[in-house]
Amino acid sequence: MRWSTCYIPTLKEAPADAEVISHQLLVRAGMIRKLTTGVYSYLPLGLRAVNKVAAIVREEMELAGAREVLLPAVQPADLWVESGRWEQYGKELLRFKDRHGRDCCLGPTHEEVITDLVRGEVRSYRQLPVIFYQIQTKFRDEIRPRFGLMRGREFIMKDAYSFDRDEDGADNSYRAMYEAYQRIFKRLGMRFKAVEADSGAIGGSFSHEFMVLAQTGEDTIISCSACDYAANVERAEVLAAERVDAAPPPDMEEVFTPAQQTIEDVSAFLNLSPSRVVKTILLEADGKPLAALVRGDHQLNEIKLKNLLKLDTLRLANSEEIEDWTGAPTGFAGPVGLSIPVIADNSLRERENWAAGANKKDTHVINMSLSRDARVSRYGDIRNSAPGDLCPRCRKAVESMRGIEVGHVFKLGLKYSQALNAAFLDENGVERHMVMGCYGVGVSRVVAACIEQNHDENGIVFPPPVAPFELVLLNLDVKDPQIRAKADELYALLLSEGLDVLLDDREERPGVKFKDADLIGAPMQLVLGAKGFAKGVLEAKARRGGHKVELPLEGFVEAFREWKRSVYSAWGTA
RNA sequence: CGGAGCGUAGCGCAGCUUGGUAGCGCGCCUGCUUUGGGAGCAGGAUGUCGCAGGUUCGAAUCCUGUCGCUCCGACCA
Repeated sequence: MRWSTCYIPTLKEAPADAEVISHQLLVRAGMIRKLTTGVYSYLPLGLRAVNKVAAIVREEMELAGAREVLLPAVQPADLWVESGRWEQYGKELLRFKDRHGRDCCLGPTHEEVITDLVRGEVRSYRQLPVIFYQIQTKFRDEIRPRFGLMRGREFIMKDAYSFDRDEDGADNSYRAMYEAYQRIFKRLGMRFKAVEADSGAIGGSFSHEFMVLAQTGEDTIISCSACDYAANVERAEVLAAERVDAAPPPDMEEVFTPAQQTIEDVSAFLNLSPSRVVKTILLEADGKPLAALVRGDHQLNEIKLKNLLKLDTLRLANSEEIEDWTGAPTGFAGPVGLSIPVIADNSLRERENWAAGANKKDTHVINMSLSRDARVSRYGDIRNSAPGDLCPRCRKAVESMRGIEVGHVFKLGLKYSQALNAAFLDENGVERHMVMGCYGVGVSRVVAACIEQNHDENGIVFPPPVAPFELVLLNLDVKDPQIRAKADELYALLLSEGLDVLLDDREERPGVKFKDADLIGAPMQLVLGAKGFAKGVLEAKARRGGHKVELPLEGFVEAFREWKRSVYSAWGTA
């Protein structure tokens, strides 16, 4: 492609609304433009990157035995009513009516549609297993879209669905997809980690998320420093606490703690470590009040709590409810004398002597024993794992890191096949429900995550497999007919080498071309100018690392191939 | 959903407090010069100041409403 004919509107400045680096660079490199909140248009360069990712995803899906389909974006409500999700799914599901007044929605995911399709087609165990996938635009009306392509409302997703005769078959499909995902992200040249994820209310037996490691990630990963255990913090199991101090405290005392509402305030005021203070969190669980206790230095994990108590809904109480249930304004809640159910984290068993709110304005209690002075209905693992906790597998310390979720594999089991009655006849003529799995890759998010991971002060540093163009050939002297002829010749040569080449044939000053080439992040740059031409060389620069070498124009192809090999092998993506 | 902020040229912004000819930088167009890391000079084009009302002789500026966008929070007990 010639730059002059490929629309690449690069920008010197980032738009004011771009917060994260990937968003800024995507806009500056002329890859995307915003239409409205969380909705972006892909310009030629952006689409090329998306298509690069999609191509690799397609290859690996086909290798894993999945077959491509394309399902409708607009879906009838009936199907969602049938699965129960018309009620269950929140505001993220964009609903509307057609001209006849029929309820419709824009597909945020396609379990209903694919299950409907398959139940109409598959009748016999002989037709199973089957895996379908599609690459398609999804719409989720997120509460707060942000970070450009990282959390858009409209985004491009590869979603796959497997249908099996039985659990074993479903496990095989799951494994095949898990392995395909490992290959996909490896081939894309990303630093990633597959982590155990919450399978929650859906009740599947297991689920893994594929996380691209990046500081800007919205997810926290707990990962063992010694073994290969890794899990989303939502799920990461915390081993039950050991008792460090079993001595019963002296009598409980009230302490006047005016305006000391946060754990930090209180622990500083009482001169106690936050780990000696009980944090009491009031929630509404399935419409009823509930108090959850964790150590002051820990964080409540609402997903674990929800799973532990098998709750459908869980939300934090508002200040009126807190006052109503505890008899004190916010900041002074505690377990003593509460008449609502109290769930405590396992760590609160480690000692007997605690400080806590007294359920009385400006008052806390010290020397509080949960067994003596309060009533705890149940203990359990309801807190977030934190660095220093012991690995549930090998008991070495875990560490925490941030990740961007780019893939999720999920064993669904019978949830949708039962709800929508997707059944087949087995070899004994017995009707059985198909065992399902679903598998997603956020294709557009992968591009953003890739940039988060690969950039420098000059712009994007694309790994070769994702780069819209693998190589930019910069002609610095387009007005010189000799050099232009040479550039054209090299361009044709590089194309015949099977490369995606962008020839910068614009009438721009060299500085502009260098800046733009860096910005759009092509892994390889070849620079042809009058100086080098006179010497019979052109300059080759690897975008990553910036290392420059001169390649001879005489015998160029061989020298180039060798250089290219070195650039690619540095990426580990030959 | 709660809180905060912003809508002025394609992009980034000033002007608004104290009402009186709509500005700056980048980009864009023309010409000359320049040409290996976002050129210089000269000339030029581009705005319903988000929209709708209101106040006023007069509104980008003040008031009301509305729409859009962004950020923060929703882990606080």
